[in-house]
Amino acid sequence: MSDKSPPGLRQNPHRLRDRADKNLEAAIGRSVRRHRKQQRMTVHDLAVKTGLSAGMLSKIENGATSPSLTTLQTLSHALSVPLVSLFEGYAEPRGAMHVRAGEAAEVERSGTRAGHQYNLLGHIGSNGSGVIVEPYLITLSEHSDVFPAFQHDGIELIYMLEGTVDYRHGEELYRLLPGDSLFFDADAPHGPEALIDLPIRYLSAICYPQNG
DNA sequence: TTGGGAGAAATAGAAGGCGT
DNA sequence: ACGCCTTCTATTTCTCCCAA
Repeated sequence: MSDKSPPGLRQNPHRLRDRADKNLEAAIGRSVRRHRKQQRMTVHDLAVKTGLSAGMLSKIENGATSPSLTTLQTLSHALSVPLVSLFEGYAEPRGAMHVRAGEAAEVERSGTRAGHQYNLLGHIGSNGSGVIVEPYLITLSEHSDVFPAFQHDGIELIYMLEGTVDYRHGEELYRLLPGDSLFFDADAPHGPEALIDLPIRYLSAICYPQNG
């Protein structure tokens, strides 16, 4: 097989799929076999019911092949289970980050004011959704500047943990108490305007488009 | 954007292996 | 020996690349 393409620039249809790629097939196979056994059916019984060959069913149950959508639909009908139930047990790896109390990274965000302590609670790259989420624990001390001036792309959620603050969003002013939340378009000027009861701590999750 | 060629993968059916 | 399942081989279908 000739390969004139620079590596990584073109899709290679001849690429052999590695073991990890077979997770989905294996999960489908286990699911089919479990449902078949539950209904006291043999491979032959299921083959008759679906119109598939017993050999094909064997490969499907052993994760040795990727059945077509039509085949999966046929199987779900024959087993009297929802199509999606054949995908039970398959989970793609998802990013997760555990930050213990007191271990959050202290960061500086452009535009933050004196006395505003930002602790980044975790960060994972975009998971393909095209959305970035930044969770912060924010602490305001008596020395904090208090005029609202933040303005950035995306949407922000604030959840009050401690203290009381008058928080401005655009033309509106909201008094936030512990347990209150504020969900708003971050494109409007926003920020704490009056520190009523110190110390003030709140969680802030900022969501914005990856390419925004 | 579309159609054709090439190759990979899915599928069917037969043969073989294994346990009881 | 029989039932159940897997493996092997041939055929069909699907996907990708590339030229027009």
